[in-house]
Formats: sequence, C-alpha cells, structure tokens
Amino acid sequence: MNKKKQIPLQKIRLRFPPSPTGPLHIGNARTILFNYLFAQKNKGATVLRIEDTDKERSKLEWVQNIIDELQWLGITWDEGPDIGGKFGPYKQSQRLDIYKKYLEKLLVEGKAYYCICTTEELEAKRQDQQSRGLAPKYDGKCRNAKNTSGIIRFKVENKKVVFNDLVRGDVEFDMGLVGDIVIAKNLQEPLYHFAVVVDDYEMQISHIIRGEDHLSNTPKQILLQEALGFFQPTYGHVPLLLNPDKSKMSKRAGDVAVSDYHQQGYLPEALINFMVLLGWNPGTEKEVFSLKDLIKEFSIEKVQKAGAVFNVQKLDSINAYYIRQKTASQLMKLCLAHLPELAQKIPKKTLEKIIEIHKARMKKLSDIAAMADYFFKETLEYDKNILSWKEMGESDVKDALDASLKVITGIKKWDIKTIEKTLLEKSSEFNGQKNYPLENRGYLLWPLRVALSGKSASAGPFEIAEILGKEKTLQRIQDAIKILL
RNA sequence: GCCGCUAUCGUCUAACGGCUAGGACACUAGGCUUUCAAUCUGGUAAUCGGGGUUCGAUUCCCCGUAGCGGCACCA
Repeated sequence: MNKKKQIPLQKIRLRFPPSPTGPLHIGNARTILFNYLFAQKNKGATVLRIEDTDKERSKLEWVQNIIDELQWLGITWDEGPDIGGKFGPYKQSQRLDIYKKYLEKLLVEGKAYYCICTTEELEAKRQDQQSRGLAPKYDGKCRNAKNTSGIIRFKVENKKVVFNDLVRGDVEFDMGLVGDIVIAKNLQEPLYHFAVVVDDYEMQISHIIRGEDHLSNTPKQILLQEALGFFQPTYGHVPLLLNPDKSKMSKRAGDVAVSDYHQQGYLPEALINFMVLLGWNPGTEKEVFSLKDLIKEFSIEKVQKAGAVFNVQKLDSINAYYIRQKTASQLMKLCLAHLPELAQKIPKKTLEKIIEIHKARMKKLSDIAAMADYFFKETLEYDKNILSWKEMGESDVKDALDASLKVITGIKKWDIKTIEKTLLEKSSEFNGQKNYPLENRGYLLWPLRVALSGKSASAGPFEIAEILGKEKTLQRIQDAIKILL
C-alpha cells in the first residue's frame, strides 16, 4: 500500500516561487535564501519561477521588483524568466497549455470533475459545518454529476498521507478530513496547488523548501502527484517569520518588503546575515557570515522548528557592524543616494571624510542625512541653550567661544593635528582663567562643537573643523556668538 | 470548531541524558571621552505546567496549556 513511485533524480534542483502580487516580501526572501543555500551547498541548480496564476493581483512591476531585489541581495539562479533555461517558460501565465493537458488527463481519468455549486451555496454549507463543530469540507455534491463545465475539483482520496519533512521529520495527515479541492477555475485558469505540482514535476524539482504555512497543503499536493503519476519531491518546511506579537509576518502592513530595507539603507550582506540567523545557526558562537561562508556552513538539518520574531534592533546592530567594515570610499558611494543634491558638488575626498567621521554612529545609510546635515547648510539653526556645558551661563559660553575664535584665527597650518593641539592648550588656559577643573575640556570644547554642528550630539569639534575649513569654522563661531547676544 | 506544527532570558539562539544552563541583540553599571557613538570590563534576565522513564531530564514518553499555521473559485 505504501508503494512510492519515487524516481531518484540525478540532479538536485530547487525553485524560488515568488508570487508577483506585491514587492518581494522579506519572509519570502528568507525562504528563497534557504533554497539558494541548500542548492549551492549541494551543487544543485536553482530556478526562478514566477507564480502569477492570479491574474487580478499579479503585476509586471512586481516581477521586476522581485528580480531586482534578489539580485541586490546577491542571490542568483540558473534558470528563470530573465535568463531562460531548458524547462521554460518560467512564468506560470505562459504555461497554460501545459496545465491544460494535465487537467484534461485528470478529467478523462475521472480523477477530477466539474463542479457547479455556487459560492453562496458553498459558503452556507461551510457555516453550517462550522457551527456543528465539523471541519469545513466540500460535501462532494458534484462528484458524480457528470457536469461538462464549471470549476474543476480534484477527488481527494480518503486516506492517510505520511511524508518525511527535512525539518520536521515524519508528518501524518488524515485526508478523510479534507474535501475535494478546487484545482482550476476552468481549463485555462489553473489554481495554485495544481500549477505548482505540475511545474515542480515538469521542471524536475527535487527539493521543495518553503514556509511552514504550506505544511498542511503538502498532502494535497502529494495526492495530486500520485494521481498524475509524478515523482514525489523531498519537502522541507522552514519556520515562519513572526511579528513582535508572534503573528505571521506576511500579514503586516509595515516594512515587509526587501525594497523597504534597501531604500532605508540596509546593506544586502547585513540583511542576508540577519535573515539566515532567524531560524538557523551553525551550532557554534559565530554570528557573522558572508554568503560564501553560508554556502559552506549551511545545513538544513540545523534549521529551527519554531517561528522567529523579526527583531529590527538586531538587524540594526548587524547593519551597523557591516557599515563599520566598509572603507570610507565604499561607504561614500553607498551614502550618496541618501545625501542632498549639494553633496554631489563636494570634492569626493571631503565627502569621504564627512562619511568617515560618522561611520561608527550610523545604523543605516539613510542616517547620514540627518547626522551630517550641518555640512550641507550655510547657516545653522539651533536652540542657543544647547551651547552651554554643565553650569556655564551665557556669558561663560560667550567667553569660551571668543577664546576659540581667537586661537583658531591664529592657526596657520589647517590640519586636524594642529587644530587639536592648539585647542587643547587653549582649553587648559581657559579653565585656569575661569577656575574650572583643569582636565575638563568640555568648557571650551562643548560650546565650540555645538557652534560648528548645531547639535547636542555630533562628531568631535576637531574633525568637524578640519573638514569645514578655517573660514567656515570661524564664521560658525561668530554666528553662535551672535545668537547669544 | 477540526487538523497539524511548535514551546530555553524581552528577542534570536547554544547545551552526546551529566560542570554554576553558554553566546548575541536589547537593557543596565562602570572605564575611555567635550557630547553622541564606537570600544573595553561587569551586571540583571530563561528551560510553559503536571506526570512518567532514569542514579540523573532543558533533552526521551504521556497529558494539559499556550502560541502559530492550515481548513478559499489567494499564493
């Protein structure tokens, strides 16, 4: 009774099956990543297949978004709608003839039938079953009706289906609880379960790694494979990505698209590293992985069984880490898109310096805009109260700024070393005059730094001054003195 | 409601059936420091509940509970 028509495949082949009903979802990207890693690790091939059987919701722009963002992440495929391949076409909407052939086969063999029950009728029955504590299930009314049109239902056999899942081990379902499923609206319009089963067979897919939400769909697809005489691929159901409240992340309106994170200035390597850690780890304490590392170290056996909450704080921390690893020149290029137009006119070397002094503070690339805005403004606007350090009164602040102004005016060689040395010497002198604790440089430097940046938190005054240049530095100190008056 | 999956710090996770349950993020105390970061050194914080098996259970088994997923003419 358990005779499996398992044809051992020569090749390992995985598929990425996004549905272009929206931008590439982060959860989807993670599942695709697992597929990619499994394939690469096992020297298998990967196929990008666009699942656009839902004509109303599928859009061309989303196909492009999916391709763009996968490429941005560094995930590649061997066959797909963009590059072709010998099992194409790779969009389901272009494979209608293939589905039709198998649909007719099922119909002729009596394994599927036309159903003319109305949605109202079906809905009423469902309600009734639910109220009586039964599982909602199609009652099979049209099963033997010999209709010649209508939707197409597959006769779900009343039996137990067991399969071995790569992540979960043996899983058993009682299909007696499931009614005949709809597999197509008509011969031209197949539905998900059917199209997937046909494509996975036609494209010779050996391993299906997908989200846990498909676990209870799997026995239906297995029954379909049996009815069609197809081999059965190996399944692996990976845990879902969860919202902080533990609900399924795909049902959320916020930032769930890879492009959202892309635009905000998360680095692809950070996103990859973060996503893979959500549900997988190598069993060591290593936490930083490049795609190359992952291909070597990934194993589906070590994938977690429980869902993982998507924690943006951890993403931020990983992203900040990867930002810190970039060279000034790399980071400058990446930040350009997040900076005002004016930045394009600034010499590249200067821009690099601006980026460099903010590098350790950035969580994402877009942070640079607000963080370094004072380099791109003629005049600064800020509350004069923030110029004061500790107990300093307005006249003390003015004295400090005057002192800075004077000593900076006298600087001949404009480089950070000289600026720092000069200011530090002045700091001791100033503190002595004012009877401030000698070692506390804030009395001189805080007002200076605020005058230059307009912020209570910023990079240091010496590095800002060096980049600003002598003229602008002096100008800003004078501006600060003016708002104190 | 029915079926299935799952359960270790707040979060992501580690722990051949055997040290004081380890690491990371977050939080927090301190060092460095003009500020904010970065960085360094500490700290708080977890095995869902109940039975069983065993010399010994986070780990294996059963029951319960909870969370999640599925039960579409969506994918």
